[in-house]
Amino acid sequence: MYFTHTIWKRIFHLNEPEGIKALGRTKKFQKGEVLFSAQEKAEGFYYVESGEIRVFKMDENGREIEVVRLEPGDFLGEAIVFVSSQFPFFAQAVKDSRVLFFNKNDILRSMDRDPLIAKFFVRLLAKKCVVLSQKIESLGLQTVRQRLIHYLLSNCSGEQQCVVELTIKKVELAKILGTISETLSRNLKQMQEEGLVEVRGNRIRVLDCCRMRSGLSA
Amino acid sequence: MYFTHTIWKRIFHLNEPEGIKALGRTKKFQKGEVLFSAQEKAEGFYYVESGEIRVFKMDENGREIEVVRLEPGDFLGEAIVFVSSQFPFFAQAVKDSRVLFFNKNDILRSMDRDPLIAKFFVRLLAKKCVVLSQKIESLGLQTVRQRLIHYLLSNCSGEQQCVVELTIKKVELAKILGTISETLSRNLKQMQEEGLVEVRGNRIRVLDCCRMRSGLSA
DNA sequence: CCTCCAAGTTGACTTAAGTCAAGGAATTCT
DNA sequence: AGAATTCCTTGACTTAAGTCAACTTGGAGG
Repeated sequence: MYFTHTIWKRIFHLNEPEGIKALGRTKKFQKGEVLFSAQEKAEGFYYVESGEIRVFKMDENGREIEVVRLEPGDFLGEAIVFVSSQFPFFAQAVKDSRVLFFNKNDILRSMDRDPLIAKFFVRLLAKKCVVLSQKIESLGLQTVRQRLIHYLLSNCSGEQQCVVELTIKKVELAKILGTISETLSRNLKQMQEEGLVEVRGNRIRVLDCCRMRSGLSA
Repeated sequence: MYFTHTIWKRIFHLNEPEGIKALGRTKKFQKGEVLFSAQEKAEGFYYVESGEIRVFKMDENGREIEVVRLEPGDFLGEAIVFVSSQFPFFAQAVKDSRVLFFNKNDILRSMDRDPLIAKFFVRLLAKKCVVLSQKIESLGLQTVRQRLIHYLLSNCSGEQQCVVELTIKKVELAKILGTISETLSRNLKQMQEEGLVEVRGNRIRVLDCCRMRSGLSA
């Protein structure tokens, strides 16, 4: 789900009121175990401490459609729990995982007790909104090329040159960009031929941020 | 921005703690007036009471790119204000408009005073997250046809038949679906030929929800 | 060092969907 | 009612991008 991970973690650590984690109850799930199913009563939300969680939906034919994969530092269901009484998806441990479970009513009571806790969640959800909006903005761009440029530039600190180091497989990046690996490959190749980037394995060097930026509107 | 409007309003009215509106200061903007510009210090957020507000960004060449249009009942900047100190976009009144302005620090102090206020914003932001996620889910569907089906079904209450009455122009619907009016037109026509829907002006009658639902995965 | 497997790339082909341009409805205005 | 504007539809064309299939590359492990 975009580069939400680092941001989530940062919020959680920088702004974490003492004791937020203490509100959660540790649960362990073995590889393959299901945390919850769709339609199940949403009694609370989760925070992944270790392992990996797969979130997916199921279509008419019972085929599973993966929504997102969660890693340590990610929250799960932290928005839906305040809105709906049911989960709209399934969650299953891909690896042996340790999570914190936060009971919705306990958290709401804690908010009454301590405004810092309420404000923590206001910030958490606000940040999530912003990240989701950025993702929508990116998906709204027409071409894969534009979305790729958008992605590279958002991971690009420098003004002129910079290097984006992919921590994920290209198939995953393709999914993030709403496309498939072949198309990503072709786009990267073309941008390389145009002298915009230099690709070597997982390392993408952006040669001219300005020229690339202008490719967003064109 | 999808069918967020009705949902926003519903939250605001059903769960509104007494006095939330009282925290805001009424401001009036004449047609064409700018509420704030990008990069401007985000001191608070807005709630539209009447009129219409255009939110847009500006690209390299100074061309304006519309992000969303806000109507009475919509919030503006309610997420970004808790995350960043600057607005990433411009806001301008399209018609004479009356808005409530909520100062960020005042609101944060109010949250300390009254947990109901904090919880109101937790729910508001949580709902926004859910709506944004639904939009991402929809945009993630590959074809315009799938996104159109998704849209129709989410506005479709009944099991078998139902009528979706468009309150917006088809150009707007096209934008929501991430396409253009021509493509929307062609898709509607084809679905009509297939006997899936019956289109008469703004009224789209879905003839067979089940059969249509199966078009989502195929 | 070689084998094997997954990840990535490339090519040929097909299709969805955007662009441009023209023609029809449907509203609104006088 | 007629004119004018805006909204919608349709056609012809072009291009982006998905599919399928083959091939290359690069590690991990024997």
